[in-house]
Amino acid sequence: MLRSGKRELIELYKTLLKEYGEQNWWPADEEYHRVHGTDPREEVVIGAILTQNTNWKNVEKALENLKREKILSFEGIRNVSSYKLAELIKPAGFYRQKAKYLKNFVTVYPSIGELEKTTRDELLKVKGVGKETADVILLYALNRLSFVIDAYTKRLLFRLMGIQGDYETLKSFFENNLPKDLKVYKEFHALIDEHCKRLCKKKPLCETCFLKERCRFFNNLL
DNA sequence: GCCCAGGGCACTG
DNA sequence: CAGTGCCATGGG
Repeated sequence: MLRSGKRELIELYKTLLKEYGEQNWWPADEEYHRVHGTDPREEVVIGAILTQNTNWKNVEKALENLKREKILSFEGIRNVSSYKLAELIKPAGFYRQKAKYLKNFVTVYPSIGELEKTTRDELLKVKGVGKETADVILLYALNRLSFVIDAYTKRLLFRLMGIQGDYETLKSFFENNLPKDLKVYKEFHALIDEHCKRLCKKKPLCETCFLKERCRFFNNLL
């Protein structure tokens, strides 16, 4: 079990929120779904699979292609051929693999209604849905209190606080030390990613970082 | 040309 | 259970 870090974690959240503002993840095109009578939560799920190890900008191109074809929904994915789907999502990379994952997902879960009844364990059985994707779906599409861990989160937690661990360990660390608040879960994950994209990159920009005074990495404590 | 990005799976030791 | 190879595009 990791040491308690309630105050430290909350302070980090507040600092990031003040610095970067609300991120409002996960983005969905509400207008598109209003016009086409589809559910924006299905776009969240589709985006979650498309963004696996991929730049969000590339995912946006793929989502635009799906919108152009009016198939940005579970039903739309189900009714398009695997070949055409793969071509449409090509900008997101790993496109043949992701086309299979999407096709499989909408077979297991015909609609958001079916998905609402699922559990984390059930999601993890679906081929193409690992821990992070499952937690993204649970948190951002289904509004469940399930904290998302990704490569950025692992990197920031290690550099800043010297905390290491596998996925479930880090997930528990956040969930045990944060208030059970959907907004906090959603924003905190998004803010961590934003911070790592801007400053805490693989080659970190420590000199310009507003967290350096409290960072173990910067202070050579790792 | 190189490196990286909002991972996951299959296989190996 | 840790390590490795593979999947692939687009931007810096």
